[in-house]
Amino acid sequence: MKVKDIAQAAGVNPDTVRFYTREGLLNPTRNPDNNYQQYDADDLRRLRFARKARQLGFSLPEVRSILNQADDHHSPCPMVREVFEKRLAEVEREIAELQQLRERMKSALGIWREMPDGTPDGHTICRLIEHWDDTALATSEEEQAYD
Amino acid sequence: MKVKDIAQAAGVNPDTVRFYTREGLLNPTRNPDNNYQQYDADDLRRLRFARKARQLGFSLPEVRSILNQADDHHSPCPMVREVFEKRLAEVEREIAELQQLRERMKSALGIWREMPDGTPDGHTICRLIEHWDDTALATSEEEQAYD
DNA sequence: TTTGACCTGTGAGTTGCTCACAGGTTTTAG
DNA sequence: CTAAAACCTGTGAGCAACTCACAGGTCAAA
Repeated sequence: MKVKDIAQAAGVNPDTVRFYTREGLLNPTRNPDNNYQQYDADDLRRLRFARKARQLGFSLPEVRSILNQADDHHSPCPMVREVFEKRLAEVEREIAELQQLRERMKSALGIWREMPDGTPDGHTICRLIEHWDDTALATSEEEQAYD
Repeated sequence: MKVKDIAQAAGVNPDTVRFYTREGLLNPTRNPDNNYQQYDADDLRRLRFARKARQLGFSLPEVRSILNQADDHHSPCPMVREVFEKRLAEVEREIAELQQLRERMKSALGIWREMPDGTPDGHTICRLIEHWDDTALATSEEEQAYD
């Protein structure tokens, strides 16, 4: 299989295939005649796996180490499970955050709808956003520790 | 106010202040004595506004145009409302996607827990992920149109 | 045989910062 | 008063995970 073939088979951009190849997730062989990359069924499985893992929120380095461990005939599963559980917790947190955000946006829109189109106040910028109370959104990664 | 002052007042990294300044969101004046940037209360309001808008998912160019419209004494509200409504729809979609993801992850973990630690199968990589059914995750932005 | 569709590697663009660097300034401590 | 620490300046690079553009080589069909 050449680049376009495997890309099509996995439903990704050929450039992604090339990118994954130079990142070491795929190990194609070379056709010495024309210097083209040759991918096999195993590469395709790796690629599909990589895409699925990415959809689950694994980072490329994570995917690479899972794949490499599998190559060394170590089962990557305990490691995968660990990352997987970490990722699940993240997903839960993201959901909670987005739900809060949604509620706040909806109530803001509600208030908004009761106002004529271009009004709020004069020439200060929209107060709804300006007075947005963002304490609820301050999470560990946003916090900055300045004395 | 100097860079560090306004940064502290808004709870952001001084480099973010510099970045926003060169991106045209903030318009400080210059102290001709030492060439330092001087921010005033209005800059602080703009900065705070920008951060809140960013938390709501507005892009920097969006924030910039809201701010610039406000400077021209046009009320940016109709435009803001439009972007805001678009953003709310996105948030809803993100929530739905993440909730699906969570359910699938949880059920995968459930199956996983019934298996001994390093098992699935031999030396093929974890089948749970490998056989992950990703049709449910294919959304407009992921889809690739290959003939 | 020539066109068009593929292949190659490399380098840059995307977003929103963050950090590093090198040099100038101001504040503070001794 | 001076020297060190802590600030300021602009610019340029780095992050993630691709995507795209470029220049040149290769191969299939008309």
